[in-house]
Amino acid sequence: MSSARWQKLLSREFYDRDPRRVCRELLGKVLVRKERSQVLAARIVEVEAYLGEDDPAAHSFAGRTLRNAVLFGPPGYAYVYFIYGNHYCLNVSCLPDGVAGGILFRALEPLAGVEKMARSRNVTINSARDLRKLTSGPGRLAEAFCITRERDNGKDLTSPRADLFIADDGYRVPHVLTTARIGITKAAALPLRYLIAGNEFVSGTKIRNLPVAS
DNA sequence: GAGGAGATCGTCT
DNA sequence: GACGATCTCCTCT
Repeated sequence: MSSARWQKLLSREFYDRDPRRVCRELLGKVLVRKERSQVLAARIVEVEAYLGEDDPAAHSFAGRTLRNAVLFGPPGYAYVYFIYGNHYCLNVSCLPDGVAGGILFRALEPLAGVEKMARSRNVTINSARDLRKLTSGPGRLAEAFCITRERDNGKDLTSPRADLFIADDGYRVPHVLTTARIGITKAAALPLRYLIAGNEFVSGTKIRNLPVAS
């Protein structure tokens, strides 16, 4: 598959807004990793909004530290953190420089470079279920895209020179669903998780994917 | 298929 | 020293 269709990058202004708004519009866009001759691409099907210093569940809630500095910086930059001793998670910063806010990537639908993703994840693809395991979950998608803090934290996702970026291929999302965020204990009831309704690559169980009142 | 527990280590207090 | 925006394996139903 040609990578020409993923050349239209999202601008810095796209991210310079409320994370809830950016979340809705980020669904359906394409995360792209370019390596020498290889292109990895996957559609964004599930994200979560973290609102900054007013959101108890956000890393930025306790204020700026060395670790979360990217969240307080300009919009459109990758914030990558390591968690549970095993996993990296990818976020993108939102809102203007000096105001904290970000979006966690929770699940993707693979479009190109599936074999490479499977090698990175150390899995073999024998069924649709195996394919789903590639990128459905924050830790899984980071591993599939070889995303690490050392390599990608602080990277400008709006730069044409970046090897990691987000593109718009014109895909229109049929229906967006909103649910509570996953894996957190503080402010857990807020409907800040956004997903493409009915998409097979969304993470979590059926119960988790039921909409909540907003 | 659902639920529970362990692994494992960076970050913050 | 405690905790965590997770994943996988194992057991039970």
